[in-house]
Amino acid sequence: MPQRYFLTTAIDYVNGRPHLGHAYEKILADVMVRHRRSLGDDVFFLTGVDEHGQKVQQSAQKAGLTSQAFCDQVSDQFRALWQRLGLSNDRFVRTTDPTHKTYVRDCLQKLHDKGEIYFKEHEGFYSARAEQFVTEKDQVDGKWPEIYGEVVQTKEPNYFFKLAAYQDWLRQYILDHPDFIFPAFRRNEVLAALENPIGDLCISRPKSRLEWGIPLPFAEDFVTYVWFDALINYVSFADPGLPTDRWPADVHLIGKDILIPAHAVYWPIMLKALGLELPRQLVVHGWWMNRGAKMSKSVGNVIDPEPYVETFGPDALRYFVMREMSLGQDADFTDDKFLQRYQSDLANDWGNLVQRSLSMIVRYRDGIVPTRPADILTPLDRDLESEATIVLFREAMEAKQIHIALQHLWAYLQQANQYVEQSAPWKLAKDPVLAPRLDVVLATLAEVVRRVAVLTASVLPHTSEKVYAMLNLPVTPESFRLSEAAYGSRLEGKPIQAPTPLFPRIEEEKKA
RNA sequence: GGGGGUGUAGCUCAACGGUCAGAGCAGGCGGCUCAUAAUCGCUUGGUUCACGGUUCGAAUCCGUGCGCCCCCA
Repeated sequence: MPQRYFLTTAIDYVNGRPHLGHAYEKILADVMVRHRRSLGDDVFFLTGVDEHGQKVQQSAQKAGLTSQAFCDQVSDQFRALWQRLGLSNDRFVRTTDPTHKTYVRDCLQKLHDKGEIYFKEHEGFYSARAEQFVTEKDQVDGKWPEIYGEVVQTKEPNYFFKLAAYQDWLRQYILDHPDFIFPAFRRNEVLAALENPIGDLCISRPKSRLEWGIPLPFAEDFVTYVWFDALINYVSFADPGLPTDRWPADVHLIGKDILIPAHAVYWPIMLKALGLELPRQLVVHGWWMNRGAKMSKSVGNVIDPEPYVETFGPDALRYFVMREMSLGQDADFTDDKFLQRYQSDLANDWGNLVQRSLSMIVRYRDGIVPTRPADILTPLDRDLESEATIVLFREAMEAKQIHIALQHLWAYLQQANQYVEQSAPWKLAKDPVLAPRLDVVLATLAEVVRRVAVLTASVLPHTSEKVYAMLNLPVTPESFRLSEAAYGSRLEGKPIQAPTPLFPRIEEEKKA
């Protein structure tokens, strides 16, 4: 009975080009869902873009485009990069999609009918940059912090969602569900935030000020607050009442910047008020630093993933961000570290193992994988059949310790490279009497290469497909099931292709 | 200002209060020639931020100070 697994990512605001932080989150999501697929689970992977709101409207005006045309353009940039990175998302949601817009309006009407929404004259300060109302409490030294940009005093009536009424319920829910927010220190931050009273949420903007949004069904001269609209993307096609029912999500993958209040306060309360189940877990990741400094548009140190993908290939970027970041923590991105991982881990340890193993099969056995009689195996050969790596890998993946999972795989790679040295096939090849021993070593290596291709497929999908092509094995949805990583004999007696380097050395001048 | 975290080799990080504080990478030496100048073996490198305390025994527990990070204000 396959287990259902529904994972969503944050939907990116289409106000600028995708950067490393966007890419990391989507790669992480892809690795998590590919792993679950490899366990045979019934997976659904949702990602997409957030397209409404004032900033998009302004950017579109600046670019001389209609809001929709601007969204189309930027959304395509995101989608193109995701495709290049090999994301296996089952759906790409756009908040300008008619289905989504209709569903949001239905939700609003439902909440309005239930009395969860009220109308009130509101006088206060509004930040266009943050797209929210702010109060004097948000000031620092009597001034508005930079993050709010220009703040103007406004007086206008708006619609409010009764958030505060659910505060006690929410706190209790989080206390009762220790795994709801991962990692645990983020959960503590949410609980701390709930110590103070939360206000109701202003969910409308008058059309006179902002047109680019979803009109309220019960007040067409207002559009919906962008966060309220955006959060609903997770369920707008997956509602239990729809044929495409997938709700609830098992994982909402988000960055630390949008945990409080959006995902840990607004969203659970919205769901509760709508009578929907809460997602099983919020998984909160950290940020990538550029040489130790926070990436920011104004500083101009935002890392563009494109050149790395261009020079080193999508799998190199996927590997780096998975290997170098401990999920939940921040991590540092530098060219040196990237080069290091590419050269040492990918090219030398893994790429070269494939290259040397398959080359020897071609050279010494005309490209036919020899047979490997069980009765003449040594402990050295047997050690490489071990399931221990699979178990350790799987445990680490389950604990969301992807960097640890990769360390286990690389320990196995090291063992394989040691095996080559200890067996010295090039010496065996010189003496015809030793031919049976050479057969065993080459057959073992072929199978080890295949096993590693299966185990690394979640992180390095393109590479695993290339390895399978070299081994003349077909790639099907079942090829990289974790169960396929067990030692077997399917390659024996079969021809393989002459290898080409998986991760070619990069010339100095080409370094990104 | 309140709360939380953290400080271990050049870098990234491990180490239930219990052998001599470990690993990967980088550095050094040597071997090998199947392989992408790859790989394999050996190896240099630490006042575990500082001071004090608890203990037979502290990187680990407690206190103080310093540094850095995060959340809140």
